[in-house]
Amino acid sequence: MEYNFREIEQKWQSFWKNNNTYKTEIDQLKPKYYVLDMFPYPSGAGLHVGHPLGYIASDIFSRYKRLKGFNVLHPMGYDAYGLPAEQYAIQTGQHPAVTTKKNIARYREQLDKIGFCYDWNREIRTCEPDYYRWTQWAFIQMFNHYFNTKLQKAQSIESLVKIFETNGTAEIHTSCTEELNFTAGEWKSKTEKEQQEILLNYRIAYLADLKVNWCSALGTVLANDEVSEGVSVRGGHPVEQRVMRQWSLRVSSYAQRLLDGLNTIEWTESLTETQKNWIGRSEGAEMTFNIKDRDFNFEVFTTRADTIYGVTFMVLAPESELVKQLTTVEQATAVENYVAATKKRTERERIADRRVSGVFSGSYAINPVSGTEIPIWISDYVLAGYGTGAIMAVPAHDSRDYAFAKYFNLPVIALIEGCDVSEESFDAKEGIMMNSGFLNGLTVKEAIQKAKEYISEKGIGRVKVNFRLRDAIFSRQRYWGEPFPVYYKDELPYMLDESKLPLELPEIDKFLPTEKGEPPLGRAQNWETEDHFPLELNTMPGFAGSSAYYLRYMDPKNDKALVSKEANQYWRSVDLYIGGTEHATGHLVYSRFWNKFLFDLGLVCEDEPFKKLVNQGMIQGRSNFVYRIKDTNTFVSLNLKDQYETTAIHVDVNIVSNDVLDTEKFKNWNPEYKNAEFVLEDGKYHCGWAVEKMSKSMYNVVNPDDIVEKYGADTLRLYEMFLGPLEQSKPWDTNGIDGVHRFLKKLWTLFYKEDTLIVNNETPGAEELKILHKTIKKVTFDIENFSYNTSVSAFMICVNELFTLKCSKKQILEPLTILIAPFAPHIAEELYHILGNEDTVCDAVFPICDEEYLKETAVKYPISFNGKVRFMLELPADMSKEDVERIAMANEQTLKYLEGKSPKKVIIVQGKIVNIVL
RNA sequence: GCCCGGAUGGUGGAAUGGUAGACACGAAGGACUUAAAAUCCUUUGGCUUCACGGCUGUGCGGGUUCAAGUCCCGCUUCGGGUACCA
Repeated sequence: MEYNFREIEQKWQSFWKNNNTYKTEIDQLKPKYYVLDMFPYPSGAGLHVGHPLGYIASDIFSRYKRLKGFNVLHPMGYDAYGLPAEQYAIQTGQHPAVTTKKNIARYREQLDKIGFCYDWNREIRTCEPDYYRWTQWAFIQMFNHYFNTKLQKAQSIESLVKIFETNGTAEIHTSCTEELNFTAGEWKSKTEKEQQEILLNYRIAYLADLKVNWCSALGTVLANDEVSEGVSVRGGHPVEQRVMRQWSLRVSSYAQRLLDGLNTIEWTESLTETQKNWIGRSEGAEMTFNIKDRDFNFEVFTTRADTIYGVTFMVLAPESELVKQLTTVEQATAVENYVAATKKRTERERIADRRVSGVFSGSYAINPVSGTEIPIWISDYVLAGYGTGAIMAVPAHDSRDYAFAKYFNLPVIALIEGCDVSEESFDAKEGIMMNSGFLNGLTVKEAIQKAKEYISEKGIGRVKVNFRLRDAIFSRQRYWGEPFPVYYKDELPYMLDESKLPLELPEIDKFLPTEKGEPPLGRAQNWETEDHFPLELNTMPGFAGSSAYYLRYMDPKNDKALVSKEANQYWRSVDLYIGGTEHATGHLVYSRFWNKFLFDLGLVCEDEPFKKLVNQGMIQGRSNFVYRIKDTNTFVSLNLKDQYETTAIHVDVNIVSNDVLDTEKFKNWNPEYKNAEFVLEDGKYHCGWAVEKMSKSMYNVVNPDDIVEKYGADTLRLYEMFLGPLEQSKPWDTNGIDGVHRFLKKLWTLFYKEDTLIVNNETPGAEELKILHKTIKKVTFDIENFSYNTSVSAFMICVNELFTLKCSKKQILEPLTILIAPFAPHIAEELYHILGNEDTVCDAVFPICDEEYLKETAVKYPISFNGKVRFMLELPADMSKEDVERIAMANEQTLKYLEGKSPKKVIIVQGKIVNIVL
């Protein structure tokens, strides 16, 4: 009987489905394990061969854990809201729900072919009302809470109101949009509207006038992580800064906890670093500078308080409030012109064009330590949004300040002994201080510390921590997203009652903004509450639905809560999360924030949502080229192309095999090539190749369906893992898949010789047991370390060795079958049944390595001289060091290599190597 | 600029400081076959030798060590992230 993968895979896929093999339920008797994939956005293009890489890896781990006796939760769903479906809707009029549904069906079909062990009973879609009512619900909770900075946790807004009523703002510890000051009496005398407006200043979900990233091409604002280098991440459209009244989430208040949490989870170093940088904690000092001849002062933030004696000017951001206050009458026109000019430039232009520019304000500040007068300038290299929007400039030790000083001819005072600032600034935090009064003679590090203490003592400033992390803009002027559970009364936002959830997305006639420029929801009929209050027209951003989906999988059908206490107590958090690095600063920040918020409310029992995270590498494309001789329809094979003048043309990789072109298929591929002629080498047309992004335009997209059709799902699974280390980016190269397929066929031949089952019950010998247990040991270790490429090779070695021994013994083959089941579940299930089992291999027991079988009786010692191996010497494994040395030294080959000299030293590493030093 | 990760045969890639190149692809030769496919066997880093063998070899230059692809220092180079963040 041949290895008929088509029949086998179909048979077991329906068996698993019919038997609910992958249905998961709470089982208090078993330890739980939660394995999660980053759920996909179902795009119209379907899956290419790169997408399943992470899914296969997590599938292997899930199956492995199950075989190890864990109750494994391994769910899948769809991140179904998103821009592409809406853009497509605008172009075609096709409702995004329809497109999305269709795409999901296609994804599911493709996923099913690969034989994943997902519990589809738990499937979720972020665009379904049953799901997004909990996204809306979470938003309401955020609206109803504020962040207590002293306790570092969220607390109810009612409790804040109580504080206002008794003490005003005197002793509050909160995150807020701007610092407000009022007494209890003042609070009580305010109108309802005024109070509500004030509370928005503290709520975790708040509405405020903010400087936002506006993308006119997409017609919406974007969060910081959705913008890169001044253009939108999706689509690459220009983004400009605008002030708009928008919903935001006070993510920044969780900055410290988001940072601290990173130490409690097992993520890769690079991802942890990326998040740390994104959060951007910087410890420094906020210092107050008085203005010369005026009763006015302002604050700057600096991490280099030690350089206070080197401040030769100050700089304000053009958008800063201080500009107005500090501009003198004489400078007014110049400043106005400058501010107007900067306003016109987009973020992108400012990034692209780094020419130094600025204008003098006319005012002078007084150095609070040295007492010198310092001119105050205005320049766009200072950002309004960071720190206080004003800096003290130390040109000697900051390259940006240096460039500015040189351009405007401002003085540069070096503060570190021996540094040369004639050509560039000295930015390093090292050396001995000079020209710095009480700091002279200290190292920079000591000086930073001393300066901070000094300014605190003298009341000049205070130690301050700043974060780069900004709040998340949460409004989108789009249709295809979660509606906000918000209505407006007297222009102020109010939350719908939870009983009104879900607030369903209404139908509209066109997926475009209204004539008045309102978001698309402005087109909806009767978009108002029962009491005729208008509902919010914005929708939530893409990351809303993905922020708590891992919790919903624990209890997906619950209509009373996002997740029940019981389910959350049992499944707790994700033990293993697999996905790409592209979510490092978006989803992985937002969902950690979201989870921490729910944790503060006592609704989830773990502070961090994802315990361990593994990033699979990106699968790049591998393109093939043909070479057309100029002005002809003749194509020349790769190694002959230099004899002609040719143009390289992308050719569909699916009509190329091992870089050899199927010339007949090529002629049919494109009418243009119908009469193509070829200059061959050895009768073959060899194509060139290059690694590029996998995309339609490069003709290098490989569809997993085609691989499954040709080789089967098990071959696809094994081959994707065999390609290389999971975390490494690598090109997809179908060359080589034959080797993996051959391996499965070879495994099959251990069971069948032609049509006869040749498995027997003979007792295995020491050698066979050693092969088996060596493989168990290696594969177990590799799975635990996500080194799947080497486990595949371990399987190959094992089967090759058993094949050489002609071993078809059940006692060897059965454990091997279980061992390989996580990787190649279909063939494993078939073989497991062939061996006489009736239940599924998924519930077998993972074999355990018995070290007894691995014991070697003899060791082949490499005998090396000065580190160079010269020959091998087989000796008993338990032979003592002394005996090994004695025998090695007496060996006649040793004598030959000694050339009569006596060795200086002999190193024996027992069981490993002998090194003779001459 | 800063941070992180790489660089090993024709190719993908293996190697707790201890025989570099496992495993696989490709290639070459052979067996079976009328032929092809499939399968099986042999060879396969480079140079050198009839051969035994020898020399050389993990991006470059140093170093530590009995022993370095692996550890340390300094470069080159390719990816990824991030940025007038004070």
